[in-house]
Amino acid sequence: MVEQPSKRPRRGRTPAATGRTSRPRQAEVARLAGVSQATVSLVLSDKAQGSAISDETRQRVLDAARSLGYVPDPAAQRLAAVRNNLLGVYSFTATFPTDVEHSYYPFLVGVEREAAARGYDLVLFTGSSSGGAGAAGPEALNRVRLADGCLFLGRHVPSAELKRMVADGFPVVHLGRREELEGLSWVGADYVSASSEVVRHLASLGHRRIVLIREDDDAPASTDRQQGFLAGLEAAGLAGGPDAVFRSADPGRDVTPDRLRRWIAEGVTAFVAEETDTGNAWRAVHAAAAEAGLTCPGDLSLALLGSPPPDLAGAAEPTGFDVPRHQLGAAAVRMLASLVAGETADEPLVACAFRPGATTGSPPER
Amino acid sequence: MVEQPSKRPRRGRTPAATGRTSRPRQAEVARLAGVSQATVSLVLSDKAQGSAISDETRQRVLDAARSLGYVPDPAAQRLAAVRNNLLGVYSFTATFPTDVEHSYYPFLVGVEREAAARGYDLVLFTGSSSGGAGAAGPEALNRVRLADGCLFLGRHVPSAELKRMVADGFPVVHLGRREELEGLSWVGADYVSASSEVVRHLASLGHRRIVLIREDDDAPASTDRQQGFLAGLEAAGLAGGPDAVFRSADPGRDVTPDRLRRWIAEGVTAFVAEETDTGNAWRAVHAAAAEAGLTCPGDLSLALLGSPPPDLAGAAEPTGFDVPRHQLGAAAVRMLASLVAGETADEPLVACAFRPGATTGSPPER
DNA sequence: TCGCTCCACTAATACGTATAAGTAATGCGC
DNA sequence: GCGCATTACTTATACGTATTAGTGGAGCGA
Repeated sequence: MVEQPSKRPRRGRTPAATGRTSRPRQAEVARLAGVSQATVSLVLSDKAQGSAISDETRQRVLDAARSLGYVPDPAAQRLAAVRNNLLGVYSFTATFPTDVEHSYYPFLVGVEREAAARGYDLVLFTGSSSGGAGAAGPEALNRVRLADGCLFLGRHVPSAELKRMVADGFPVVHLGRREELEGLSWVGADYVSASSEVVRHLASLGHRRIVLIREDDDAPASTDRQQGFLAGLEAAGLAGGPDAVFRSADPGRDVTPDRLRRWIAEGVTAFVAEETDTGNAWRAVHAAAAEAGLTCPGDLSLALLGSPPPDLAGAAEPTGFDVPRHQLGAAAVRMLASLVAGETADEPLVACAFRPGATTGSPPER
Repeated sequence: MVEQPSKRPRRGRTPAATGRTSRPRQAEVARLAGVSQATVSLVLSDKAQGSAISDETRQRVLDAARSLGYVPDPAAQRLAAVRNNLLGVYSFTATFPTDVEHSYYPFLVGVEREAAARGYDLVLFTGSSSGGAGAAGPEALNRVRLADGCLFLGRHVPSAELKRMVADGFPVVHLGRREELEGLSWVGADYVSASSEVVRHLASLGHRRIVLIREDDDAPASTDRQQGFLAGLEAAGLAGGPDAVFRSADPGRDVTPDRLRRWIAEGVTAFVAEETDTGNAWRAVHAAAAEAGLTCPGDLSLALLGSPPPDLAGAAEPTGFDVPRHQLGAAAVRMLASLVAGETADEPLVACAFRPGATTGSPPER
């Protein structure tokens, strides 16, 4: 057989590109093994599906591939197969998570672990890059199509773009409840049940009047907690109503020791704070109680719908629940993998674990 | 013209894939605009290069593209053109930088800013994923080929793989000096000059005996500083030799107040600590001086070859230099962009800025 | 020995884009 | 009115892999 003319100095435009040896492709492996490129693909993709490849040939191909150091081109794989075993993770914070490190990182741990377990590699995209040529517009988001599917983190994910990807059939999973977007898959923590359970716990300790302290934010995570809180009150036969929820844009300013004493005078014996990025609600009740000279499990009970902010991590463990961030990340990957495989998504809610903690007890005798 | 049979329900293997509308490609845009696919590509890639496309046609194509919401497929772009305006960033720490957050993040800020300015988007790869199917081997690194080129961060970058990519002509830049690998491009801080300058400063203040405290690590960043330190001594006509460098695996244990007093008794008036991930060298001298009851600019001078660790950021500003991390990140991107464009790399060293600080002064009178 | 099924492959084609090469149509000098 | 650019495109092909649809035997029953 005559040596093929190897007609491919086409890329030889730029000086550097000229010399590109370029690594071997399947065609080279095939030549070395004396088979066709298709056979190489079949052997390497290891589709046991009616393989119909003799062991001897298979071995020859594998040896050839190894000796040439063949590695597949992920771009070509994606193009040809719509699959390259890469999962994208899109975070809308600039570059790497830093401020939000404490809230995002645990998710990513779960994401990575589960992805690895399922044989996927991760590719991370970031949402900034606004200013460049390829940036800003729809194109910025578009690069996630390099992967088989993509996970989205963060609150500021543009609906329009997501909708578009969903419509295109590109597998997408949002980490966090996101129901307003028809057809979008998501996984989230079951804040409703968990919050409700915290209230049940308080009620079982004998508390009759409980107040929820929350920030002025309408994120699903906040409204879910409030809903669960109110449901818990109702289930325990306690009074709900507007008085049961204290909403403030700046709890640190509004939840004063005075305000606390007033509540207590009104018969409130337990306070429940939501967890947010800032941890302000919890910090505020915590500080107000200390400042008012009230001891925690004795004079009043406190519960936290989530985990304390880092600066309060050293204090007594709050009664409440733990958001299973690792599991959430893992669940998101599982769901994404299902979508990529063409299966339908399953249960999106992950349960939070109740944390007894040390900040609740029976209400004081009056 | 008869409607093309649209022969592409090939992907319809998996249930989900069956319904993939898939977004429009250039072919669709072309049909709508009444031109060929090639024309669409020419218009959209906007190669002013002898474009030879009438304004009217151009506009028709652009309108068609917009109305269909066309966005290019990055995988296809890379495959066809070896360019997709994506730059990869490979970090060898698991998922997102966390421990190393303080040392890596500033680099990334510069990287991202410069990339955006040059019209590149970033794709981030992480080095873990060990355990999955597509992981571990050469293939894990291989996915960076989705991008036009890749930046590598971290000390544990496998040489073999890097060598391979360099040999293949894949544009690669290592962030940090890396000379042992022939042909590998890198950018790094000029620790040698900067360290030398710190010594010159001390010498000009009158110090005659200066000791460098360093950790037991042979990273280029460490050896560079030592080299600059020694060069600085020599330039100032001061004694170098083994006594001038104190090397310890655990400075916190070995640099005691006693040891410090001994040095001073021997005539040493200034100490220079290297900066490392841990900041241990600086923390050790700092603590030892305080414990020995020595006041800093008065009884002895201290200098730091870099920035203090976060926990000491509040103390008096150390004399020394600032590693221009943003600029390093930006320089790395510039170099990578050059390589991608087929140009040759330019100056890899970035100067560090001398920081006068408040921890050095004239040596005490004896 | 014909027809049939397996077996072990190969040929052909598709994925979506970029680009070199080619081709009408027009303009222009002479 | 001919050659020759130039303009404005189109055609054809390549990128590297996956996959479907063959294809040429071998084996086997009748």
